[in-house]
Amino acid sequence: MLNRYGQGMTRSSRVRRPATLASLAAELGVSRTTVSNAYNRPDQLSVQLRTRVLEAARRLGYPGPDPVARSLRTRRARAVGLLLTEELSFAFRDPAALGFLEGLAQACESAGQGLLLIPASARHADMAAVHQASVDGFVVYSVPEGDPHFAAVLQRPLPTVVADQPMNTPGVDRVGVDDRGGMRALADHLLALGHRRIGVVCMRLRNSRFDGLVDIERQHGAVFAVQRERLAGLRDGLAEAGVDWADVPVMERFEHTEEAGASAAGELLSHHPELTAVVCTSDVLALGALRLAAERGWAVPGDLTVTGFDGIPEAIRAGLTTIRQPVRAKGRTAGELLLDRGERTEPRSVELPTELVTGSTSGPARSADRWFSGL
Amino acid sequence: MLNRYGQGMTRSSRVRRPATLASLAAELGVSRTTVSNAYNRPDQLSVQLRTRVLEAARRLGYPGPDPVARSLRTRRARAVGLLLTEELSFAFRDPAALGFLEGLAQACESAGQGLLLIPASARHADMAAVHQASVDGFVVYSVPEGDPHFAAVLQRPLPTVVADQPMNTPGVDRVGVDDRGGMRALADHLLALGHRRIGVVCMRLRNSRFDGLVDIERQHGAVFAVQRERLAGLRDGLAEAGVDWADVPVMERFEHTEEAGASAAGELLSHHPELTAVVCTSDVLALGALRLAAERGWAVPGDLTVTGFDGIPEAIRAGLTTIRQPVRAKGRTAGELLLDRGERTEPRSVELPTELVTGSTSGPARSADRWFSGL
DNA sequence: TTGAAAGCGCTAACAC
DNA sequence: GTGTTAGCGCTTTCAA
Repeated sequence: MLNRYGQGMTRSSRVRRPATLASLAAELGVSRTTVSNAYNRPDQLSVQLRTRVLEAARRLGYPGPDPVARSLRTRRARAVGLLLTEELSFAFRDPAALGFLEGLAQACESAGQGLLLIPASARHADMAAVHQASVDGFVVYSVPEGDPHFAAVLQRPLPTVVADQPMNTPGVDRVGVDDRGGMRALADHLLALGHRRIGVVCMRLRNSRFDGLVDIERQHGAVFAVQRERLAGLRDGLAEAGVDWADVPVMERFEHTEEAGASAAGELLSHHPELTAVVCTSDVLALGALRLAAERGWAVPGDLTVTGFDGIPEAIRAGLTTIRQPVRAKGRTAGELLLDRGERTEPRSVELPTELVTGSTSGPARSADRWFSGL
Repeated sequence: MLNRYGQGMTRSSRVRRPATLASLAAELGVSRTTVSNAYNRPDQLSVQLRTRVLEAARRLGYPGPDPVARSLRTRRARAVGLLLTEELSFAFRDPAALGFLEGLAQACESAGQGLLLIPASARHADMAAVHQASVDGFVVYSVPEGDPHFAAVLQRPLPTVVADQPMNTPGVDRVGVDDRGGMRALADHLLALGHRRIGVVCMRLRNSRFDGLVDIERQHGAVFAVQRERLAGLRDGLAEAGVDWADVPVMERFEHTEEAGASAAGELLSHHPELTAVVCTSDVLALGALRLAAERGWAVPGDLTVTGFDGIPEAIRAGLTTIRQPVRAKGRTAGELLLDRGERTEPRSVELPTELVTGSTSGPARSADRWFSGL
């Protein structure tokens, strides 16, 4: 069977470029400029000549200017690189990351730019993917301080935008949300409901696997700035009511899943049966805590108040009391920061607001004499 | 503040490449080969020379070999292009597409390849993004027959893998699932439960917006092969029990959302109150149908049986009777087909199995004299 | 409206 | 272990 190049080559065997701009020009007896113009500047040559060129291209199986060669010449790749700290596939399972991706993809699409997902899991100690990425700039989504892939990104002489974390990279644009203010508002909400014995379930604070109670030192040593901020917001809020942060137990989980949230809440309450509220630093963890409560037969919020952070659809649907952050807008802003930079030379930093969503999982603290051991 | 190049340039102003391999070689008084080797073939030069090169690179702010230039030279971009027919952001909202993406991303990651999402919504009548994509091959996910972006992909002299649809592109690899067999199994299930008066809610059959009852002609003219196959599977299954396909009303929806599913089911049942089962060609639509039933106070499966297709997590959680397809495996297979092709020259086609998941939304048909008008 | 010349920055034979 | 040579395929002044 003859293929579209009339060479009897099956599609799947097409590997070599069948023709180049130069060979086409030679064939037609015109200059390379003319062929190039036929594709890139139609107004620069007569209609007839252009059709002649395009026709010959079709006949010879010339697929149009090679994008890589063009990129080399024009110094633009028409693509944005996205660096995620987790495995690529993880991003497609985390609802908050998904919202971000959606917004970023939207921005790229409007600008006619591709979005290159860069394989850079922690396991690949391999920066090659970052070095090899043919892009015009990078968006770095929520990576820990000291991340080597991020360092590799910074080597590249390309504009870069950080989303969420790390927080203070000199000279780099950033978009984030008011994590601290959100948690503070949540603290006020809980205090108003009478809660004083509050425990926390938080996400991973360091790269090394750890699951358990976190002391102050480890909190300060956290390389995930967002977690630090959320804890700090809660701390500040509680401090105003005289609740000492040293008395607030914090349970860390390395994995970010509902199962992890459930196990964390369970462990937390077994150590601290006096708690009346469990504050989770993400909705996914909070949904796990809710599941645990359901399994144990605890009434929420009667026996226990549970809160989250993010405002992912599942959580809103479940009636979780949480802090909503505008994840799509964050993604879109990241894209715009990168693509609409004009001649700007000063780095920009955008902080989006967060908002307390009062659901049905927070209520008045139960009386001080009822502990979980007695439930 | 001095930046890493020691030139007092702020990061965000970095636009020009500060140095090239050639300039570094000149500076060091060595050949370009040597510098190139320092990066790409460490074993080809002495350790000292290599460190000298790398150190000079750091000092001069040489960010390493330019990826575009390297790609031009090596003829490999180390990236896979993904073409989706919908807007990019849509892919992050459709659960089945997400599963596919996850599997594909996994395959790319294992191979150290980037995944380039190509902006090619139907609105962009613009094939530029396809022409410009610097990739080593394409994965085309579920596009309609005659899609112009797909045609543009086929122009490119690169290996291509189609996922799901279109179904018979000569010479192109494909991975799909047994849509027809799945629907057939579902038909058997419904027939065994005594259903004979069955209606269908299906996804878009053509590119132009249409919402309403579909006649046979339109069914045959569908440009979405997957929908055609699913309808055909149901038709074949019902035929064995003597149910005439001409008597099976089919309601089409352009949008693929729960709302669309709800409205479709509502319209279908208002026209055909005799139906005892509504078969949806996707879980998203089926979840909408379930929602409608809940709103109207219809018992499922007592008053009405509802089924879906895909086996997305939400649906499984909701107890939907559906056909599960292995979306992640499909994505992974697409990636492998593209990346592990070796010297293969014959196109390959992989069909993954589907499986009936009997949930709690299908039950015995209610008696023939109870119509929906009488509920 | 068209063409000639000059690279974009790099890698890979091959020779030394 | 290191250098020379020859492009990869294209765009873009600039001149005709």
